[in-house]
This record gives sequence, C-alpha cells and structure tokens, in this order.
Amino acid sequence: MGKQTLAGRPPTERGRRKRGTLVQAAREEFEERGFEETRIAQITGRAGIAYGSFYTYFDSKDEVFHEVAKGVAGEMFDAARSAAPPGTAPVDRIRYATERFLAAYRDNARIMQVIEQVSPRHPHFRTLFLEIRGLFVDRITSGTRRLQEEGLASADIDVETTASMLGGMVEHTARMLFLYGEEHDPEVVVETATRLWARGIGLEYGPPGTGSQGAAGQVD
Amino acid sequence: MGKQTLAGRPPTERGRRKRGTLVQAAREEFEERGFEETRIAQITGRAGIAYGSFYTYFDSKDEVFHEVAKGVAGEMFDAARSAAPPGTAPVDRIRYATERFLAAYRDNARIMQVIEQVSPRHPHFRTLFLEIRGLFVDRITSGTRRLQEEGLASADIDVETTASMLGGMVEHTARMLFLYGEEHDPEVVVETATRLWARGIGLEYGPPGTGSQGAAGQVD
Amino acid sequence: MGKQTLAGRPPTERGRRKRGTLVQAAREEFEERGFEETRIAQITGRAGIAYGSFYTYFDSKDEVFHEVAKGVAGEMFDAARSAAPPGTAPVDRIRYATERFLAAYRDNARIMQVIEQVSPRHPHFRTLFLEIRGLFVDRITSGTRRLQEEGLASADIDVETTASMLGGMVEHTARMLFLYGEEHDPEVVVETATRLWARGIGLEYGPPGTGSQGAAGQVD
Amino acid sequence: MGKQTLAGRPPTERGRRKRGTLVQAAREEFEERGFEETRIAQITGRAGIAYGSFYTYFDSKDEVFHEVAKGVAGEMFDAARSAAPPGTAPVDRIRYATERFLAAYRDNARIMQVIEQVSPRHPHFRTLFLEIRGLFVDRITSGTRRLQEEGLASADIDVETTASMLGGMVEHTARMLFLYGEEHDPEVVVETATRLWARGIGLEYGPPGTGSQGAAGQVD
DNA sequence: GATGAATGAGGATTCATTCAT
DNA sequence: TATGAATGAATCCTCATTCAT
Repeated sequence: MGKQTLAGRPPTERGRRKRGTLVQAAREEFEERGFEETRIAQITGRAGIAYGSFYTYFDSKDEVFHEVAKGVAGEMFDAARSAAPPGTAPVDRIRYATERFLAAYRDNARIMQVIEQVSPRHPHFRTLFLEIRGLFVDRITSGTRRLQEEGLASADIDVETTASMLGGMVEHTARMLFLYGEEHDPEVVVETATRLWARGIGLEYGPPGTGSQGAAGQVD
Repeated sequence: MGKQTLAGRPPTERGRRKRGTLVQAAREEFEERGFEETRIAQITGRAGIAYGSFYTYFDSKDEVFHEVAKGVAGEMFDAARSAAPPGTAPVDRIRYATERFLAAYRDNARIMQVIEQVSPRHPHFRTLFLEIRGLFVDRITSGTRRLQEEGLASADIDVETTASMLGGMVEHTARMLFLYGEEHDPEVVVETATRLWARGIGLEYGPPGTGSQGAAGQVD
Repeated sequence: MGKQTLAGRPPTERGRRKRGTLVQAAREEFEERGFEETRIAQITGRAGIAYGSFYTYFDSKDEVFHEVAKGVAGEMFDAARSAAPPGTAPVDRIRYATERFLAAYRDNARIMQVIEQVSPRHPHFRTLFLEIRGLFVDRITSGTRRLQEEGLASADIDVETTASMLGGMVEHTARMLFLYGEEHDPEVVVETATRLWARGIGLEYGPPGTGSQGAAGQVD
Repeated sequence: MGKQTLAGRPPTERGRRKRGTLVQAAREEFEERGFEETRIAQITGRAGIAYGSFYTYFDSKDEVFHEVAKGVAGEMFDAARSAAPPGTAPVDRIRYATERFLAAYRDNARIMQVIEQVSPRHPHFRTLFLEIRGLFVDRITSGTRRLQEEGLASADIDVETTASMLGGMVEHTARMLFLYGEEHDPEVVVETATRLWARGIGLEYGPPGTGSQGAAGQVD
C-alpha cells in the first residue's frame, strides 16, 4: 500500500476534503452492507465521485477500510480516556464511565461490528479490535485496584477477570441495544449496569446523586 | 427453495447419511472461513462427495447454512434448558448455569460467530440468533423473579434488564475466551461470574460448596 | 498453476478434445494479436466455448500460453532432430537441414515471434526460446566437428561461433521470409544458404544432386 | 495527431529541452519494460516532469515512441552509411562493416527489439524496421556487385539473396550477443563473420591485416 | 505552460448454479 | 442419482487521456 497514490497525506486542501468524503461514504456503505458486500462503485457513487478516482486516494478496498477503522479506533480511545471530574464519588464514576462507553458505542456500533466481522481473517483488525476493548478493560482494572487500596472494594476478587467481565457486560449490552434493537429504558440500563458493577466489586450502591460514599474513590 | 429436489427429507437411509455428512462438512468449513469465503467445492471436497451432488441435497449455499444453524440452535437450546438438580442452593444454581452456558458456548462459539456475521443481512438468522440468546435470558429472568418472591433477591431491581446484562456478561466472556483467546483460569471465570451475578441481584455470595443459603431458591 | 482444474491431463476424451480446441484457438489468437492483446473472450469465442469454461481447463492466460509454447517447442525439436538419410553427401546434408529448418519455421514463425516477444519479461519462455535455438545450433556444431575430423571442413575455424552464426543466418532468413514477407525464390534461398554454409566451413559447394563429395560426411 | 499542442516543434528553447528529456526518458523506459508495460507516469517520473506535461509535448504514448524510433533509425542509418577508407582491401572492408554494424547494434539492440515487438501491429514501425534493415542489406548488395564486376566475387551467386542472408547473419548474431547474452569472444565473432562472408561470396579470406588482396574492392 | 487529479472503459478471474451424461 | 463440466454475471483494479486550476 502506498505506491505513488496519495494514500495517507494528500497535499492539497481540496484533495484532503475529497479523501474525507470517500472515507465517510465508505464507512456508511460498510455499515450498511459489511466489508465483503460493499462495492467500490457504491462508495464512489455515494461520495459523488468517479469510479476511478477512488484509486487516486486509496490503493484498495482494504485501505479505505483501514482508514475507517483508524477513525473508529480514535473515537473509541477518546471515549475510553474520558474520566469523571476529580472528586466524583466511586459509584458516580462508574455511572459516568458506563454512560460514556454507551454513548461512544452508540455512534460506532455498526462499524465496530464490521471490524469484528473482518477480524477473524485479518490479524491487523483483530489486533485493533482487541486494543480498543483492552483500553476500556484496563481503565476498569486500574480503577478497581485503587478502590481496593482505599478499602472500598472487596480485596478478594480477581481484578483482571472482574474487569474483563464487567467491561464485557457493558459492551454486550451496547451490542444488544444498538445492533439488535433490544429495547430498554436507557436510564434503567445505566442504573442496572452501575448497580451490578458496584455491588459486584463490593461497593455500596446508591442511585444517582446519592453520593453514598465520600469523594475519595476513582474508577479510572 | 424446495423445487423437486430432496431438499429437506431424503427418503433413503443412504441419502440421509450423505446429507448429514455434507452438513457436518459445511459446518467445519463455515467455522474455518466464514460464510462468504466458503466455497461449495470445499464443502463437497471435505465431505468426499461430488460437486454436483451438493445440489441434490440442498438448493443453495444458504440452505446448508440454515441446516447448520438449526443444529447449533438445538444444541444451544438444550444447554439453556438444563437446570441444576432440585434442592440446589441459589448461588450454586447460578454457578451451574454459568458452567453449562460456557461449556455449550465453547463447542459452538465459532459457528455462532458466523451466524452472527450473517445475521445483519439475513433476518432469518438474526431472529434465530436472538432466540438462542433470548432463551438464556428468559431462564435468568424467571429464576431471578423466583428469588425475589422468596425474598432472597433485591426487590428493587429491573429484572429484565438485569437478566439481559448478566446473560450478556457471561456470553461476552465466552466470546473473549473462545473466539479471541483471552486467557483466564476457567475456575476463576466461573467464580467471578457467579459472584458478580449473585451480588448483583442481592444474594449473599459464597464460594462453591458453601451452600450459604438454604436450598430454596432456583435460578431457572 | 494446477489447483483443482484439469490443467494438464483432463480425464475424459471429451474434455481432452475441448482443451485441445482451446489451445488451438489460443494459438491462433496469440499469433494474430500477440500475448498482451489477446483477450480470453477472443479465445473462447473462437473456440465456441463459454467464457467461464476457459478456466475449467486453464488457470490463467499464462497457462494456455505455456501450453501453446510447449507444442511449438515440440514441433521445433522434432524438426531439429530430423537428419538426412545415412550416406547423404555433406553438402546435401546441409541443404537438407536448411530445408527442414525453414519448413518448420514457416509453420511456427508467428507464434515463435510471440514467444520471443514475451521472453524478455518471462524467464521461462526466454529459456524455452533459447533451448529451441540451442538445439539447432548444437546439431550444426557436432556435424561440423565431424566434418573437421574427416578432413573435409577447415580445421582453423571456431566451430561454436561458426555454428551459431550459420544457424542464425538461416533463422534470420526464416524470420524475414515468414514474418516480414521478404520475397525470395525458395529454391534460391536454400541454395544460397547451402552455399554460404558450405563454403564458410571450407567445403566444396556444388548445386543439388551434384554429390560433389563422397557419402562420408554428416551434418548432424 | 497534432491538434493545437506543440506536438512536434516546441518554439522555446526550454520547451525543446524538456521534450528531449522526455524522449530520452521514454527510450530508457521502453528499453526496460517494452512498449505495453511502460506507463506515462514512469516516463515523466524519470524525466522529472509533471505527469500532465507529457501531453503538452506529445499527443499520445504512440507519439513518443515514434520520436524514439526516429532517433534510433537515425543512429542506425548513420552506422550503415559509414564505410572503410578508400583503398581498404575487400576483406578488410567486410571486417570493418561488420564491426561497425555490431557496434551500432550494441547501443540500440534493446530499443530495436521493442520496435520489432511493436511492428506486427503497427505498420509504421514495421516499415521503419524494414527500412533500417534494408539500408544495411543494400550496402552489402552494392558492395558485392562491385566485387563481382572486379572479378573478385563469384559471378554465379544471387546477390540480393546473399546480401540478405549475410546481413541477417550478422544481425542475428548481434541479437544473440546483446539481447540474449550469448557469450562469444568479440574478436572471434568478427573474424568468423568476416570469414563466412568472404568465403561465401568467393573471396579469399585472410585474417586481419593480411591484406590478402589489392586495395581495389569495396564492400559498400 | 505546468500540474496532478478526474474519468471510465476495459479485462482477468471467481464461483454459485445449471445441465448433459 | 451421481457426476463434474458449462455458464456468464459480477467485481476489483489499471491506466491512457482529459481537464480544471
């Protein structure tokens, strides 16, 4: 990939815009039909660009997909890094993280699914997919460790496994909500997740605003 | 589908056997390569049957896949229905259900993933996939309701949402374990899941064999 | 090349015939348009076979070309091996070899040219091309050596170089005749070639039938 | 061809230089890859000129090739016209012509081959190719005629055919040497060619410097 | 004039399905 | 029924040429 195409960094502003249009169009097509079923002609058609021009900006279908996936990873990473303001109570931190994750997933669920579909046969995407997930789980892991140190979370749990499962719980819920149209009251989902998470690690759960604990703990 | 082929119920014993061989071969190929990447020639090759004979038993590639999926659904349904013996303590029932689910998923994870891959564009498989999942969630729902009635589980939780999330938690864990090779001690996984589940619904969690409650409750 | 196509040895008689038809059609198209300009559709069209069926017999355009070239090489090798009957006088042997070569080249000139065209970028064909030529030159070399031993040909010539040049002379003449339509009386060409060849290696040249020497020498 | 582009005669000095650069770059690319495989982008890349500018100087890929071929023809024509100094002995003239031809061919062999490759489907190049060759053969023809008139060469040979074959012999040798890497001692090649040529037309052959004849004859 | 992006026809190959034996 | 060859639509990618800056 790369050759003499602009693949990567087009010099002109106009080129950059056009490339962006293609990436967006590609993302939408991939979301609607999956990677294999998406035709170059559909992408260029949606972008309002000539067929051949696709290859001015990308060397192959794989390459646009890489680009799309890169963007998604960026968005998800940003979401994973966002933390509640200092001084927030532990349970509220959990609630905050859950809301954040669900919001990020809502916008990216479809394309994440396509990335996952592709991943079994494309190690690169498999890795990317696991990295996105890993970042979330790591946040939960370190947050939980801190709560243990502060004596707020149970000391006898396997933090890694617990974090993996709690993260998975929220992720799976996001999938059911945004990919399979399972219907739940969003508020209830957040509260249920927060309760299961908090109680699961031994925190006293209280509904939003209760501030049932001091402001000491941190989820991430 | 159907035409004048035997698609469905071949009359002779020999035909039935051949059909079964094809379904098994198809399942293996689908697991290894996904639906799109699997070629009819690979299926017949693996089954040791002539290329053209495939169409004696099935009208299309879609049809074998239906057949494969039907089998998987059956296995998963059986697993979902299995319950701990009467008199088992609630936490042990949860543990039992978790173990059962993980075991069933281990054997079917790859093909389940393919079914899921196909589901966005094939309503039939989407439905099937949701039914399999729904059955598990329903078991959890009714089990939890019973525990509430017995005063063992928290009364203030949204049972449907909670069941969906707990089921999702275990399912997601199974995916990570069996599809993405995440490594966890199986015992720890089961115990962590059981703890999160039990505590989440307000049960007192105790390690296996503790029998921390009377034998009254039922998870399913 | 080879995969699961019949590439090489089709089992049924009917298949073999069809394959042969394709090879012949391909040869004709290659002769008319060269390798690059020949389209699969032209080959199948000429053969009266469906487009896709081409790939039942060959894995690629390259492969038919290999097949065609193999046939040509066989014909040329046969021509190179043919020798005048024992007892033929040296000059008559030269005349015989020249006639034989020209006849063989006449039938294969066009396709030989295509093989040559392709050879710069396809080592396989380059080798094949050089082997065909090499065989002719070797025959001349050994024939000339024998004549030297018998004291009929000059002893002071570099046999290898001489053979290469005499062979090239006849080959080049064949090219001009059959590829570029240069017009010469065939009889005159053969006589001129024979004279230049004979005199060049120091033989006494006499017109056909003269039998100017005893029956001792051998060109090959 | 022609339109309103400068195709042909760019007015400014700078334009002429640029055009020349392109022709040279084109020649090198054609030599390395052949006509079909050469891309406009490769030519402009090598020339260090913008892609689009190619069409400022030429109307098409064919046109640069014409230009390249024209240059080659010029060089070859010059070589063909060069003759040994007056007073050189016939055999030395032959030797001289052979050396000249080989030297000219060495520098142009690759591009000549490309011209030949293209010629079957481009009458223009076919003609050009035949003209280059024709010029050499004509020189040989007239030289031989003169030797016949002087009683030095056999009177009973068909001069046209003989000239064609002798020219072809040297040309073919050049091809083997410069295109196919056949290895021969250059001195031996020249001597062998000279001997075959001289003896073939009935001249007494003597090694270089021998000056076996008076200085009367002329090869061209 | 110079530049390099835009255009779209063209072509090799794949493969589910059909069909003749 | 069994077999495997036949079919041809479908798709990705290439690249000479055109054209807007």
